[in-house]
Amino acid sequence: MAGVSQATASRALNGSDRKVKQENVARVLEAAQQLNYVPNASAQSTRRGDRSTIALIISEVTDPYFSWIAEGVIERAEFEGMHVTVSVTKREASRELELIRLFRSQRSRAIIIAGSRRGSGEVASEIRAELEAYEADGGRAVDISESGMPFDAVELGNRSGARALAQSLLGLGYLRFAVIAGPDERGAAEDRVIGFREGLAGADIELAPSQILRGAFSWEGGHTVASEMSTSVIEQTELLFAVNDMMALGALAALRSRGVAVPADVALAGYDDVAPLRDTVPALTSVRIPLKQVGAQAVELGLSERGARTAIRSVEPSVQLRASTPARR
Amino acid sequence: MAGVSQATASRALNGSDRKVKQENVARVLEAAQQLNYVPNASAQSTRRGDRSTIALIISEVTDPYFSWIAEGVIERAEFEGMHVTVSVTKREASRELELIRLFRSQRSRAIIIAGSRRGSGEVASEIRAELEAYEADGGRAVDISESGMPFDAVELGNRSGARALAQSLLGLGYLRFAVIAGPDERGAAEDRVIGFREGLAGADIELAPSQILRGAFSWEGGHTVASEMSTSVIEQTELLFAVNDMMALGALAALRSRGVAVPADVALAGYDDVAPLRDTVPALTSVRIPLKQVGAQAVELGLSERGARTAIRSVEPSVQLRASTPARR
DNA sequence: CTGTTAGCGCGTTCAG
DNA sequence: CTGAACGCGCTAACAG
Repeated sequence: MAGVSQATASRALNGSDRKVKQENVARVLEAAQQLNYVPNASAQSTRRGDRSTIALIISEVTDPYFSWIAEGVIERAEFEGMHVTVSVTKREASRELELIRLFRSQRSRAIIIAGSRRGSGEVASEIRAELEAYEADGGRAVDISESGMPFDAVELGNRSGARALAQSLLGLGYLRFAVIAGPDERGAAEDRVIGFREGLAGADIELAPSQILRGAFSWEGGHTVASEMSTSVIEQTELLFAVNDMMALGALAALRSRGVAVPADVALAGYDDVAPLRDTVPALTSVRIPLKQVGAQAVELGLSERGARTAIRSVEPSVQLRASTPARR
Repeated sequence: MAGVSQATASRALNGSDRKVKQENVARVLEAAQQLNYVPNASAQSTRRGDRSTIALIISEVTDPYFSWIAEGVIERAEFEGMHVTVSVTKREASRELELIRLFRSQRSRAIIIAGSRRGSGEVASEIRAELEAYEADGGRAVDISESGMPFDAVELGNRSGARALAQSLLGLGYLRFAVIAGPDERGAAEDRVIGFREGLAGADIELAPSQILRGAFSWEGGHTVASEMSTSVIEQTELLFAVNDMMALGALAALRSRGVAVPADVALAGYDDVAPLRDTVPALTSVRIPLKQVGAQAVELGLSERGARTAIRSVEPSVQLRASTPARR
């Protein structure tokens, strides 16, 4: 329609090398306008071997922990001129595997995985193999808060954060603790349990198995655990630590409906310090993680040149003491 | 590697027509396994003219309103065997336009847009033109909570919901109101103001311009507005209605730090009834929208055969009265 | 600066 | 049931 060859049209529209006569550029652009032309992204990728999109895999969209990470990832990626595809695993490792395969087949530039809980089963090794193949093809895998795999990662300092929290609480005079932990002993959340234990160990306090309660990583999980806790355990507990804020809030609601006052009867602490929850009463003691920054760092890793060894970035958690954990006496 | 032609390999891996000898299928599959083969999605799309992904455009990932819609969209799409790409506009119309163009070029099956506030400027008509071109190419555009454009849409009943809220509050004995509205008179949020006014009109109550306060659609927005409200306006107000929950919570925090008690001094109502906020004290009166269902319906529309006319689905909001708006006297 | 030619990695005719 | 040949829409080399 512009009276030039396909090649010239391509050059005009794309500008790979701008050695096209101004006049022709104009004619091509106008023709494109008129035809409502949009390049076929698939064909472009096929030809160029493109890698212009970053894949982000998270467990849950509605969980603010993940959505803040996503915010950081998207913002930074946009800034770098890349697009982001967000996908959700619902915490199923098989789905994670499927997604990795998908993104490998889409030739994503990098795959960022937050909150994987792949453990060490058969699926875990399939995932690992898939990611290794992906990297062999030139992609980059970045884990957020997951270690033990030979990929670049952003560490959240879960262990040191929980340790610091325990120490702060000891400093406030608490002596008897219970923990609401994740459903099993895998993944990053368990590091928080370990760190908390380490902190308590400094004061020669140990957690008995009966003081570790397990539930799903959600408001519902925390609610269920706190509903089913035996009254005697509650009475013997001065402070309840939930490994994330959502669970802490679920527990708070359950305690309240059981007539247990927080913090008068039991103090409560969470983890993540997620922004939309800052209006709870009492204000929740928590450990802040700069989640947006985590997302941004993950993008940086994903876009950086691959070094000889796997790169690790890390981020500093900070304890936020609030009304839910007043000083004892 | 399997000792067959490319064509046979393709047929074996893809199964478009299963006229391949079992033995060969096995050999191809094993070879693929060994080579860590993954089909090149771009090349596949180029050839097949695929449309197997749904694009979702939202304003903000960290806003639970949008993340719950996203949850619904992703879940339903997954169920239908499609993948979802989530992108964020940050409420900038120009970015929305850019994204639509991107998804058009990617041959997405459908583009679902939530919370567009394109208004009626020049960008708005460009967006419209782009979407029309996209539909002409065989795509499907679906708006969530945005009318006035000739595309399929899911209506949230903002006007009727806000009207019902006003009526309920009148029923509780409130007579003097103020509204925290969005930054301008565009978009779906303004329907809530209109509906609220309609409800009040039934009791011959009008809102003066000084009783409509405008701010950003966020916690910060609500906080700012409530911080800057003059004391005299607060004293003359029995009930403050914020057009979404996030703003209501921001206002709550601001009022609290000004020493204004909720609901003793001023009652407060929000809109959306977003789940993670259900633990606030006092519990917030709000209007519930089944957001996941909204997302699911949008997917259904996007995947349905295009009828002669644009299709509209709608959803029923329901008023949730809670402690933040006790009965007067 | 431009047009011609040659693929990218696939899926799909069309003959066997 | 299989292989050879073709073409999807595009970009990159190679001559002009």
